[in-house]
Amino acid sequence: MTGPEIVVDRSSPVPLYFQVAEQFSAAIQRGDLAPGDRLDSELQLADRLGLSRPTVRQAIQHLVDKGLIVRRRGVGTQVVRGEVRRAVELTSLHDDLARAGRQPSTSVLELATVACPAPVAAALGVAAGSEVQHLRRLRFADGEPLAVMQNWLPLDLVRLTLDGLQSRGLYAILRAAGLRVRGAQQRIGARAATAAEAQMLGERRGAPLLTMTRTAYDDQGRYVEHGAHIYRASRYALEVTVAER
Amino acid sequence: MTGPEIVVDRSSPVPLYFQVAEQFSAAIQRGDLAPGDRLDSELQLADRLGLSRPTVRQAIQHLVDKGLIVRRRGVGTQVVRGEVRRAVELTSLHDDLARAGRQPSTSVLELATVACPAPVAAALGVAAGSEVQHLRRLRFADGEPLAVMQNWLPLDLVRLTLDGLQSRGLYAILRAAGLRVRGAQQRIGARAATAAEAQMLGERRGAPLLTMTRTAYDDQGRYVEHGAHIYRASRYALEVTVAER
DNA sequence: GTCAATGTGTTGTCCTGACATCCGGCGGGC
DNA sequence: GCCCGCCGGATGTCAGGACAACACATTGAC
Repeated sequence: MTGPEIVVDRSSPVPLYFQVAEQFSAAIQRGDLAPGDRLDSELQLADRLGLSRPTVRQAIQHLVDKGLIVRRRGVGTQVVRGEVRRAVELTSLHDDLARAGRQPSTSVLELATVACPAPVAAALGVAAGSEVQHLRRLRFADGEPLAVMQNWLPLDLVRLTLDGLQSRGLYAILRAAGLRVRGAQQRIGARAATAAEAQMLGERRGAPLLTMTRTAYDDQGRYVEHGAHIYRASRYALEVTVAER
Repeated sequence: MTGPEIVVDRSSPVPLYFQVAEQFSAAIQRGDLAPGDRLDSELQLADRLGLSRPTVRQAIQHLVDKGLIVRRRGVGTQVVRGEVRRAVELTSLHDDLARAGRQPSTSVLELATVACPAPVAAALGVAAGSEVQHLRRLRFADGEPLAVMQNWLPLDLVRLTLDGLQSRGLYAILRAAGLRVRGAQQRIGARAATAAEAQMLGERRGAPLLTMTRTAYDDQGRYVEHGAHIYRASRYALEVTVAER
């Protein structure tokens, strides 16, 4: 067992552990490493790649976190059996659709500065009634309505514009503004569509909707965005992978 | 800023980094560390606790993964703002309810060895039509119906019994059998209840249901369980926290 | 007064080394 | 032939050091 050919470029600014992780990930997705295959031991890998064991371990840990491989003390490291599906991670719907080969488009229904409703204020950690940006969008995939998304954002972090929202996802805008979103708390549920919602989404009243509220924080621990979204359950599902350390 | 008092016990079999992480986690949950508070620097912590920097880093990384704190290079480490909610992680409904102070109970509707349906076989990585255990349970919280859960498990890993399933969650049984579940891929959606489902759950036909399918793998990368569950959307929602490394 | 350069402190990355713990196979004893 | 103990090999944990990259405050020049 020598595994796939992995080369590291020490002159690259990309961290070595990340280079290794990416190449293993690619090898798994390609099928060069089949489900159930054993990886070389950490010491062998370190020797073969000219890296230290901690660096190799960091790379492998990265793949464990992504749910691609599993480790067993005293035994070794194996590729997870079964097909691998990409996790949604922390991306916007826009990016998700683009990656799935579907054409995303957006109709901005509302973009205004409003007094923050109490439940949203609690989630964002701002005073109730203080001014925040409120955004409501109807999202399409391949021209078909898919979701109605509402977002509230503090005024002092980024100013949204209609133009930007037409062509890019919200998270791309946040990133471009220098905000680094690091995590989020999400609550996923379901409920029946109201008449107004049904009309917008092309469903019947009472049709099941998938609901998600999300509060995202950045690398300063600030809450940067709170969203309340509804998806057509007939056209959309969320995928989540969980991996323990 | 000296932070909460942390003591490590070197004679304990619990890893040092885990002891540190747990005590920080407790301090945050207790409120000793308020949202936005800065932690001591890694070097200060290492010095104060008598540990090396890698060990302290490992503890902090653990908390970052749980979404409790954020790090910023060149600046420091802060507690995430806003209230912290526990993530569901990789536990069964039984454990979730018990932790939330609600009384879980279970009615086993079916427990039998069956020929594996094709879609389930694909998820479990076994041959279609091969024999697997099939389990169908009606779950209650405080005596009220909450969910109908179906699971399929290979025959060779664990043999389920009626008695065990009445009192314990499926995952507790798997753990007791020596299986270490390490991760899962989940798909979360919604749909309308059929007449039969509605009757079991005490809902009306067409009522929105939250659906989740989950395929869980163990520390050998084997798929050990595939589940297809439906929850009353009026009584249940899933919480997920996402944290990037 | 404004802006750029510098300095300090922090996390990010990477290295070497060591021992602990666990698993599984091998071989010897029975 | 079966069982038990040993042992090799793997990951898990921990130490200590070094330099890089980055953010922010301070200082200096203009």
